[in-house]
Amino acid sequence: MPELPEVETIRRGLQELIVGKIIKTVSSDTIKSFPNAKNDVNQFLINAKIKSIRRRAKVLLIDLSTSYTLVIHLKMTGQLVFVSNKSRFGAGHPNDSLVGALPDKSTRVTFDFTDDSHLFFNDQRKFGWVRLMSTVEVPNIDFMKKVGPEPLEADFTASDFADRFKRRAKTTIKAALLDQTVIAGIGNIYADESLWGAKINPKRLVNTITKAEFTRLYKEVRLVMNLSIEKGGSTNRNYVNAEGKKGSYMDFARVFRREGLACLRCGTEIVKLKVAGRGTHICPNCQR
DNA sequence: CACTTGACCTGTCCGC
DNA sequence: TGCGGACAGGTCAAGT
Repeated sequence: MPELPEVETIRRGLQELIVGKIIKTVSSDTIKSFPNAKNDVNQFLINAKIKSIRRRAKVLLIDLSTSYTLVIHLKMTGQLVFVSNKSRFGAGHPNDSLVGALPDKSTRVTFDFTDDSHLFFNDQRKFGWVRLMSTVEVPNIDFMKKVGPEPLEADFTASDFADRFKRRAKTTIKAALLDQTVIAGIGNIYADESLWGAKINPKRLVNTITKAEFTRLYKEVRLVMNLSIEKGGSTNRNYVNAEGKKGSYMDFARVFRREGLACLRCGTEIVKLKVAGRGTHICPNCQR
């Protein structure tokens, strides 16, 4: 899915685009995408005003005036695209757009606002979901209790970072980076990007990583994800922001999807392998 | 408990 | 211009 920088980019877009709007109707094409979208939740949705948009890890939280919250996970191919009352397209159409007229065949849930604008939850692979729950219950769900700290928070230090990995001592560093209970928000792109930056081989076991290496990795995770937020995220395939526009981090990627190209540090050819069941890109010379 | 693997879906790309 | 197989931003429930 969209990883932390992509979800954060969507959050910022929605903050500008839908806060203050009032929901008129909600519809969904499949029960899988919105499991509790039954008539009995309509009373908490219809006529609700959008209060605020939050993010925790890769999850978006849309708080409503009814003291209920829409909890949304985009997984691999989810999109949340706003369409104004003046257009059938995402607000950013046509520049840098991956979406055509909406709704389309991958639209799973549609939110119509009283001013005749819309928010579309599109999801080609149907892994993502929308759930409605009481706002006060959100911190009590399993995911919220288990998820690790936000890596970009100002008070999150290098030693906090290193400490989190003690729970996964005997797995590979790549698997541990992808584990949301260790650190929140890192996915396949930024795991590869930060391991390259820190010059660590993704197959190394956690208990062989030195303090100095953890410090380098901490800095790289923050550098790479902050840069990506600045660039509007990574459009590897489907990702678009709340206006339907692509992100440009892939133009700045140093190793991800660069197999066959020269390492930007040493010129060695970047290779692609499989680690923790995921496609993984490394410089075999820099990352031993 | 800690760790790994397959399943969930649809679409695209690559080799025959 | 077909057809099978591998693969794709992520988690989970099962296995060991």
